[in-house]
Amino acid sequence: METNHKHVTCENCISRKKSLFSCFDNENVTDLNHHKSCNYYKKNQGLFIDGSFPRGIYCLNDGKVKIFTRGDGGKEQIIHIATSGEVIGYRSMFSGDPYGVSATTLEESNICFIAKDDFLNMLDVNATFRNNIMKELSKELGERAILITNMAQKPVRDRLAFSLVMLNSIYKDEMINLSREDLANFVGTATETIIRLLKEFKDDGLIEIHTRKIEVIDLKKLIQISGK
Amino acid sequence: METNHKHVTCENCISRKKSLFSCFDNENVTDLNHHKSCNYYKKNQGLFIDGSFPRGIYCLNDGKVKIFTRGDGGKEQIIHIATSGEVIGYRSMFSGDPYGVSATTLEESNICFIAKDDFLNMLDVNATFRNNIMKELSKELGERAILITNMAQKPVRDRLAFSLVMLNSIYKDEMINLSREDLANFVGTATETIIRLLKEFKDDGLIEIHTRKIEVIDLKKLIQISGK
DNA sequence: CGAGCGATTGAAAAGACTCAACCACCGTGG
DNA sequence: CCACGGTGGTTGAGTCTTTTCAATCGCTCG
Repeated sequence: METNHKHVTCENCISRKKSLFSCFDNENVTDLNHHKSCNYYKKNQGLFIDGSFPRGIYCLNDGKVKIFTRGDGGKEQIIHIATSGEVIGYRSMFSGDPYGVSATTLEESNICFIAKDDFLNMLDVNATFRNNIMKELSKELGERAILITNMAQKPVRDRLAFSLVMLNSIYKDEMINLSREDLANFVGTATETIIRLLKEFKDDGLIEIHTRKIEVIDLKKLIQISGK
Repeated sequence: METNHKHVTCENCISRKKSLFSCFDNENVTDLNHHKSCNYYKKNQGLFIDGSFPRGIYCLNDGKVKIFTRGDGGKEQIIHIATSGEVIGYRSMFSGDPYGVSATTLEESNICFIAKDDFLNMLDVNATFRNNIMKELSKELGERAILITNMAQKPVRDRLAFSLVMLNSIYKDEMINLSREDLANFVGTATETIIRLLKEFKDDGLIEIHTRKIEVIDLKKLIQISGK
């Protein structure tokens, strides 16, 4: 939690090993390190917003970032919550289009930046890296298909359970720490509904609520409710 | 409509020019033609199903194909409807995973098949082709983000309008021709709800209903209802 | 001509949303 | 150190959309 300003080198970066850059050899990593800059972000700070043009990619070394679109009324829909080791914003790098989503930190974070040209260059040169990227793109496509189905077919209660299961693995050893509003925007419902359902889950002994933080007690049951 | 058994060569294939293969030069196309087989599919015939392992990709020369997952109750959720020129099932080619979706024809179709190895080979050799694929993957990722948001935030009525607008461009000069059930599975609702809302739209002069087929009358108004 | 599937209708019930009010915590400034 | 203001969290009530279930209709195919 005590993150704060930190300067990371790619050579020592723990997050790198579980990232898209895991396939880089020593030489690649040194090169990568020369091309990246390292930045500290406060909580609720924007990385980029929908409609702007991408200038590079972001490597989340430490922290959490929400990726979201906005529906008609301006209501956020959180599509994904990124955590350590994830690379953010690389999709828009290929299309030439502006970002279709926005990214904002959920907590203080250390995030490295790699300029577009440098990134595309690495892609040209490194076939394994390319394959990793394509694999990742298609994996996310699959995840989004499931999400679409969930949103379309599952009632809010089930979606909340599903989201809690997902968040539980995103927050690993920590407790889930999201505002009710963000949680609502992740599940795709109203915050009042979230609050009521959380209470139900608490009464059923599935979770414990510590003011803002949520502790998962009965993961198995939650998975069962979430349906798959 | 009078499709039926047809043998297409890639050289003469009209669909090719608007497909992912549009960047192929003459030599590439000849090569492509040698590696593809051409098949006729009846209506409601499966191309592949969720969970099976991909053996190659499908080029939709003529016809329509629904791509769908199944929710918990087994209810289909149509993620996408492919039409002439679209390449189907190439995502699972990269991940090494089994298909995450199923594909079934909505009408009689002519579909070519290219084996996995041949496809991956083309990818290795042809950088422009590769870029096209990556661009396409990220484009679809963006579309799915919008779809997720729609499903999560828009009421059924708006989603139906949105779907009709989309279907109108998929069916181009023809009228929209889907069973009520397929339409419901596309919109993400019950078929009864679809029927009631279609009647509303008809009464409001937005569409005309010819038994099973739907004719769009007031596209502008539908777009307005669909919200974006 | 009959069977059967897809389309349609009606009525009742459930799930969510909205709106409005209230509470609780937290940091600020006096 | 305490009052103040504000944001985020919580609660209640009423409403509306959507679902569900059951029944009927109507077209198409054998």
